[in-house]
Amino acid sequence: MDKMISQAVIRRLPRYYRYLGELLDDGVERISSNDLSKRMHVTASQIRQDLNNFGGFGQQGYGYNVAYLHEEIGNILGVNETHNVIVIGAGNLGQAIAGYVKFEKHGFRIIGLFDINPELKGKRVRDLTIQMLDDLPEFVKHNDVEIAALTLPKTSAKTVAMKVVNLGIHAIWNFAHVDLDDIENVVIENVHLSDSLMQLSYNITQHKN
Amino acid sequence: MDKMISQAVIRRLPRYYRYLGELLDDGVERISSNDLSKRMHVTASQIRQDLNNFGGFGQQGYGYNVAYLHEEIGNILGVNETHNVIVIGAGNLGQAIAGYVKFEKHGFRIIGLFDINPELKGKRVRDLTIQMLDDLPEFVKHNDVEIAALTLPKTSAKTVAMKVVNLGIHAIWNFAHVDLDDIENVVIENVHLSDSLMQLSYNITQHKN
DNA sequence: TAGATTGTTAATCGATTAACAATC
DNA sequence: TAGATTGTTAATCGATTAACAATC
Repeated sequence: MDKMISQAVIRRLPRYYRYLGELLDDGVERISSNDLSKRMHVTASQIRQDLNNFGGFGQQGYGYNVAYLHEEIGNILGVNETHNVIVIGAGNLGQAIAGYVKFEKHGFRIIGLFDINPELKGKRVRDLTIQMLDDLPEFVKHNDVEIAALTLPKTSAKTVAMKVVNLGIHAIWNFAHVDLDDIENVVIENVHLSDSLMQLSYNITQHKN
Repeated sequence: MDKMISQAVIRRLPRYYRYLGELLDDGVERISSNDLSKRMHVTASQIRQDLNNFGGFGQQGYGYNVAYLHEEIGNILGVNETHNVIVIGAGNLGQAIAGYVKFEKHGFRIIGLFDINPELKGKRVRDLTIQMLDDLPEFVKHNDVEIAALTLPKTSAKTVAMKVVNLGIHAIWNFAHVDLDDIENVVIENVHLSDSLMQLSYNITQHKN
């Protein structure tokens, strides 16, 4: 990789992508950093800086072509390719995530749902059948699994994560309330719902005073 | 409020809280910023700076008392008080969130589950009964609702959010894929799952190169 | 060509890290 | 008291914003 892009920039990319998608749906052909900045409540300067980390997508005197920029950011994010995802932990959250991601376009495809509870074995969740975690090695052999979403209790998360990585899955979407950052050779994205709720709680308290 | 605390600091507080909770469970009585820094993979300097935004919780030559610091951060985050939450949107995600939060301790209590789909009316989800959104005004009159979690499609999110705020609920935990930041007089915390997935996708691509 | 708007450099701002005096 | 470790100030680093020359 060339120069390292900061996570602050990367966190903003999906939001640009979303706004450009909406503009595209609205039939808007071109937009200037200034107009986009007004819609998104960020500075035009930041938009131009962010985009220029990846290349010059605009044109002086014209602005940015919406369709082109949308496409390019999609490429940067990798949402124009297919990503196969399995969900491990078939509780409420796991089932919800399995259903949710399926609804999203963006190339993410849920191809398996796993659990350790034998009672769930064979149960159908929409068009998926819950499989046992013991069958994962065999499954991985025959399917190209890129991402494992972990929607399981924090007690088992670490062990399962290591198992998953050993099987050759090098990306984890972690919903368990535990840090997995000491595992080698894996890209991790955390969704810590209770952290999010606590931040909300803090901001409520501040807002009152 | 005194001096404004940056969101960067606030985002780290729940993580401190979690680690201190684990230390507490393990029976650890005191910890220095240095030891904590090694566990958490952050600098000791940052820990001390972060904490000193809120007060001097440590003692020179001793470090921090785990139980005391845990309690204090809990107070700062507001998790030692009860927060009543309703969930609007009783789809898979809504039901999962309702169940998930119930499991968490930290004083968050789900007291209502709403939807607009008449077919869901009266359906039981664990110990909650799905109510119609039209009944929300009456519900709010009789219950002290602090937070509304929005787990509904982005098409209806904005309208529902404004309705909710007008009813006097000034905190929104937003799962809809839309920005609500132009609504007045409300504290918003976003959980944009598809953004999170795209960030993961980006980092996977980088990791490969 | 004149006007608009980018790409990019320079200036500012804020957050993180380092250092150390205060103090338990 | 001596050693340890905080609280806090100062130094550094990185991210954001401003400015403007390049150029469509």
